[in-house]
Parts: sequence; structure tokens; C-alpha cells
Amino acid sequence: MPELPDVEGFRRVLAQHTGKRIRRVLVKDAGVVRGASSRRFAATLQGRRFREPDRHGKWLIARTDADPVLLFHFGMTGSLSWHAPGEPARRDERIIFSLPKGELRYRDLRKLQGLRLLRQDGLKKLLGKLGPDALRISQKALLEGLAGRRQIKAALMDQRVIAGLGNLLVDEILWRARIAPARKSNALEQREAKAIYREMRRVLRAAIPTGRVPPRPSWLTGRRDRQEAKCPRCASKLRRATIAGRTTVWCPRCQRR
DNA sequence: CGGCGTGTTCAGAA
DNA sequence: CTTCTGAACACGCC
Repeated sequence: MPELPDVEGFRRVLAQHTGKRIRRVLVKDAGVVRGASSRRFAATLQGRRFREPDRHGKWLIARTDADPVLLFHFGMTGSLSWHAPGEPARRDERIIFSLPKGELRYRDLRKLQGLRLLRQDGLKKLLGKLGPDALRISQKALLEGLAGRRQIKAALMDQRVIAGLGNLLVDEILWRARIAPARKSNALEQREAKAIYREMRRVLRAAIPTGRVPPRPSWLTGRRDRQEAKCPRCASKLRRATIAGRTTVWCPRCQRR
């Protein structure tokens, strides 16, 4: 699932527990801890207090009262949720942070990413590779990021250009802005590029309270899984193809060329 | 058994 | 240097 709206939801889950002390860290699957042994990972975090968490793109930055910083990346199947003590465990729960009165559980089926501890210089290096966060980027910065003659879909998916957009969000934004995903980003008219910026903000604002890209029938996302899917706007048959290496859905009538 | 997928990274090629 | 492709990671679903 996780794109910006999902990760922002996980950030809010964690923010509920700002100031609480981590009593115990249970690493149930060492495969999701990157760059440290389970033992060192747990020992480093136990006893620390969570501070207000931050987010950049799809990274959740869980600061505590000491270094190093705990980073979460949710890959395609990760999540973070709060559970009362003693709630039955699930098999894909990989890491459990015990806090007073309950626990935070990091769940991840496919384990494509995971958790890591970074010192300040490591965090700087990581963030330095990412473009501005999609919620905070200026229109000017986005337009500059669209230089180069790549497909617009590839440019918006590139975390070095803008951080936080994934496959579903990009398809949704391009559909609303009426731009075909294979258009060259540097061949867009000014008003088209501005439409992308505007629709991106609208989609994000609507998606964040839901904590996901909502599969509403009035959204492209609500149709993309169905075969013979129809455009919610014009009822044309939606097209499906691999663009920029990912499954892409668009309306050939609304999104010309 | 084969193909697919809301993500990232890397090698290799053009 | 830029851009693109395919593979790899891991695992359930169809």
C-alpha cells in the first residue's frame, strides 16, 4: 500500500505516542532490520522515549531522545499500528515495540524494505538523495523537476524529483490532470504542468484523512483492478500497459497522446 | 506451475 | 551524464 498518504497515517499513529518510553523491542523477524543485528537494534532502542515523528516522502523518521534515529520504510506491504497488550499476534508482524498500555507493531508481508538506525550523517545522506516532499514542494520546484525528456509518469515516480508519490497516486493525478502517462515531461505546456501540480495537491489532501489512496468509484483508483474497467468521467474503456516499468492505467479519451 | 503486485536499488545497455 | 530495462528482494493470490 504505502505511498505518501499511508505513511502520513503511520506517522500519525506514532505521533500519538510521543513522549512514551519504549519498554521492550521484540524482533520477531531479523529480515526487516537493515544494517544492524536484532540484538543491537533492540538494545539501542529499549529505554528511549519517542519524540514527535517526521516524514519525508515514503520514509517515516522516528526520532527519540538520543541518536541514532529510527527509520521506517514500508515497501509495498508494510504498516504500523497500535494494539492493546495481548491482542493475538499475526504472522506478518515482524517487530513489536512495547510501550506503556500497549504496543506498536510493524507489519510487513513481503519484507521489501524495513527498519534501520541511522546517525545524523547517515540521515542527511539519505534525505539528500530525495527531492522535496510532495506535500511541501513548491509549484516552481516541481516544474523544474520536469526538465529532461522522460515520460511524465517516470518523472513523478522518481523520488529524487519529488518524494512520496507512487504508482497509484501518479496514475490518479495524471488522470485528473488529463495528461497521458507517456507524454514527455519537458514537452508539457505550462498549463498542463500546473494542472499536474494542482491535481496532485487535491489528491493528496483527499487521500491523507483516509490513510490511503481511496478506491472510490469516482476515482481512477476505484476502477483500476477491474477488468473491462470504465473511466469514471467519460465511461470509455480504460487502457492498461506497462509504462516506466509499472502497471499503468489511463483513459485514452480523457488523456490524449 | 506461471504471472502479478501500491517500492527501491543495482547492473548493464543505449 | 541521462534514460531505460530487467532482475532481485519476498510472499500471497489468481
